[in-house]
Amino acid sequence: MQSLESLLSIPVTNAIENLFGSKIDPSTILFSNTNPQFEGDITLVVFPYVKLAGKGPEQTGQIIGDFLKNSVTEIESYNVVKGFLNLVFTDDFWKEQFKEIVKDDTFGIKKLVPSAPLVMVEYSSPNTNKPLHLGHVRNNLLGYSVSQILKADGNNVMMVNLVNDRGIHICKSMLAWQKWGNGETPELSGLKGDHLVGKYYVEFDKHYKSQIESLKSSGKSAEEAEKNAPLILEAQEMLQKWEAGDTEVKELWSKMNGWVYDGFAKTYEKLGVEFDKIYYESNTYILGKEIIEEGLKKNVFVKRADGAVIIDLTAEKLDEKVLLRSDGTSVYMTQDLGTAVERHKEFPFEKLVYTVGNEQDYHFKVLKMCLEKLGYDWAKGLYHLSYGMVELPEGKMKSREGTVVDADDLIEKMENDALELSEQKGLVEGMSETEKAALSHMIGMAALKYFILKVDPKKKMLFDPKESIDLHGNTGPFIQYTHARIRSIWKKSELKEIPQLDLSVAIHPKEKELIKHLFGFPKSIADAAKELSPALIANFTYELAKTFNQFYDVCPVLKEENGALRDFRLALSISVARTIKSAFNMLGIDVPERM
RNA sequence: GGUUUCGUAGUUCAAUGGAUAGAAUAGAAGUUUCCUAAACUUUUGAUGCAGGUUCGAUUCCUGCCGAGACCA
Repeated sequence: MQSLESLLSIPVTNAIENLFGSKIDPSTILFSNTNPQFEGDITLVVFPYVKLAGKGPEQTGQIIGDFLKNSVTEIESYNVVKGFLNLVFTDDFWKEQFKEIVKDDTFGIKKLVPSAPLVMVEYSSPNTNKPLHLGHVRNNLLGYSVSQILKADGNNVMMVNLVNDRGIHICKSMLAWQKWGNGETPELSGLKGDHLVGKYYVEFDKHYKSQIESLKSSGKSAEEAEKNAPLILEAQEMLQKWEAGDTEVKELWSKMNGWVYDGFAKTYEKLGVEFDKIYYESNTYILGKEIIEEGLKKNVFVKRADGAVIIDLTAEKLDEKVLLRSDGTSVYMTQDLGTAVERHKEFPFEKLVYTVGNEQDYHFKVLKMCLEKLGYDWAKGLYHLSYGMVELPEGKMKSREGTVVDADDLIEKMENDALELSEQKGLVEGMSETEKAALSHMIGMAALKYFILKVDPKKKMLFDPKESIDLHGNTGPFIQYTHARIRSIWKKSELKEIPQLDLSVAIHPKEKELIKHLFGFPKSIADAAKELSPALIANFTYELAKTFNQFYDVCPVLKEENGALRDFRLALSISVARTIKSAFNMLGIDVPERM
């Protein structure tokens, strides 16, 4: 099956050549979707050919339309509005397309071939000093979804997580636990491991702040106080011990990180995300120094007078960027350079997608540029999936003000709200407790995931908890509901398999519209893969569900008396359900059989 | 201060340089003897300001106003 664009590109090229005597590059042909207020399945924008034709836009459109109607049998008619040539395809053409769609039970999804390009997607990448929050949720959902989309588009995808398990932040938690923990463990307190470690991070901060205050009241400046508070000095000492391989510190570190990983695993499971490989910064943070040497040798990097190694990007309208401190210690860029090179050696990827917030736009621009200048041509395959911050109705999340939305709390709340609403509707009667729990998890997560993924990743978004559990309109549960209704029809039909299609039935405009939507699925996937945007899949699915509901309102399915038409509509409905399911699968959202 | 991103109905989101700027929600009014009304139908309402490029600008360019991020 091919798109309308590719089906028309040769005929249009021929038309221009035959009618106006000039050869054009088929890739320059401009198609757009037909405005719904006019008749047509696709529209050719003819403005570019007006000069070649030496006629007005309207007339140019007429001439090309005439030529196309005569040379392409699938075209039924055309009409011209201003410079827009609207082309109408025959119902037979659409019915044939639909037949192909029905036959293919993995419609839209490309098969994974051995030669498929390797794409590595890094996402999640949490710090191990506190539990995940709403910002991480967006990251995880985006990373996972983009991976599924790239997979559906025929890539061999590898999902990776780079855990930031070392550094001053975890030492703070460790120190606080040592001092005030009284041997508390997740088992003893019943607290989830990541929350327990987070609790001591907060504890550290509390004591640290009071030390700063008392130093300030004894006459020290704010900066001095922050630098010289005994607690921070102790934490730094702990970090040095860690780097020196001190056994006791390393043991505590392993123990507490272990608690955190257990906690994260539960959250990941609830969110439905997973990884093919997990990297730990404790193993990778040393990497990169040899890349610095290499850069110096190639004169790509330079040593500044103070001894720091920098790259001068003023010619690229960026700054000088420090790559290695004057004391020879690493900065983030050092290890990111090393990690990228190391990864490409181990897994020669074609693309590497970093799912990281847009506050690091500059960092990734520089990272890519450094690698390119060093002569690694695979660096052109580095993409920063840069997403905007999640804000709350009352503003940004601030840990100091306690407005951080915890991921586990949020998930639980979504599940509870979903259960409550389902019970109100009386739609869970006769279900076992396990079934109810599974269904409310499915619905709650659909609400949350769809709410987040429908927004263009690049843009910042507002998360309103009240609106997120909404079941009406452009929401995940609305689409799930559409799926459940179709499955219910199917169950009542008591058929075992999709009936044979009789293509001689006359179809309703809404049926044609539905077929056209289904037909657009592969293109939506390709667009979403190219843009790294789950929002495009969300949009597609919403439009599909909405169109189905409109169809269902005006076209009887099981009650249709004409058997051939009934079968056709059943096949159409079941194809919609199947497509909703596979589109939602790409968003990491499950769909129920009933709700 | 330098760099950068963003300003679209009351609100939350759409719109590869294309046609009369779409949805959802909130507001108003309807649809159920009928396959799940978490549905469907009708209706009110928006491109920050000022220029420029173009046959055509929410989109590209310049300036201003406003918000965020990054770099010190």
